[in-house]
Amino acid sequence: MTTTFGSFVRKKREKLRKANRDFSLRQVAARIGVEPSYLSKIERGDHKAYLTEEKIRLLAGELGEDPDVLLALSGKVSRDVQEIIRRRPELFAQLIRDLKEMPDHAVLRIAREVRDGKW
Amino acid sequence: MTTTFGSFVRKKREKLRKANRDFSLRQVAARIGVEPSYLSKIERGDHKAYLTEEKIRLLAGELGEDPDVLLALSGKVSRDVQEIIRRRPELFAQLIRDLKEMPDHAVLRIAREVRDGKW
DNA sequence: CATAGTATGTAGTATATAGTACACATACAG
DNA sequence: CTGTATGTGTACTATATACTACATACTATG
Repeated sequence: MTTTFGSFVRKKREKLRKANRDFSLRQVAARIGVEPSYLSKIERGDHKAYLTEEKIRLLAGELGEDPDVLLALSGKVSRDVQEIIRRRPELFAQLIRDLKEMPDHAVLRIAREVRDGKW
Repeated sequence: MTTTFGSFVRKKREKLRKANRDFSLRQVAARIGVEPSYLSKIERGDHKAYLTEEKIRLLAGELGEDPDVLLALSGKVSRDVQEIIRRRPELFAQLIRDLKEMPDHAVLRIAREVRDGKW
């Protein structure tokens, strides 16, 4: 059940490959700009193999997955989100800690009301 | 006006030193567990000198500053906050982006209502 | 003025991060 | 059975991160 970055990518890529021959490891590696051997290592979960945020974003685009989810599986938080927190650290760090235990629907409700300009 | 991590730390440390001799660079360095030459580099803004999150937290304790603020000045976001985001990336990444332009008081209001159990 | 304390400059180190290069074995298609 | 595509193993590399060690120079005080 422990979905890792590698296993997640491999699963999704192999699924896409059934419908489209262009999703071989080699071709996907070429499109995101890494050597096939390196993507192979990553999909197999080699502990010394990581992708940069840029390549993870390209990979997410290829696989039709949410970049934030792939970044999270890779142990990262999007640069732009980090930047927002760093500009007002007391404010955001504390808010996020306060939201830690909130159920999804409560967090979603806040997000929706923020977007609706209720604040 | 561009407050850097180094200048911020130096300023605060020198202020504390006027009241208490124990805030020399050497002594503070010893208390947080780095060599004085290294803390010197950091205070002078050497681009190759960084502290780990742990040492930044110790330094914040010494200086009586908010660890999240020092981490932010050092270009970092607290591990525990990153962890919270990584557990529910779609939810939190999007919420934070939505809050990007919100004025402080609006974000504070949300935080307060969350703490008061209004959600 | 001696010396203790202070900051700094230079050089070197270990580990993590983010890869390339290329050989190899197998499968698959014409 | 020939050539091409596929995934993988091994070795190597460059840069960033996070420091230590030590020599040097200033400066403040008893």
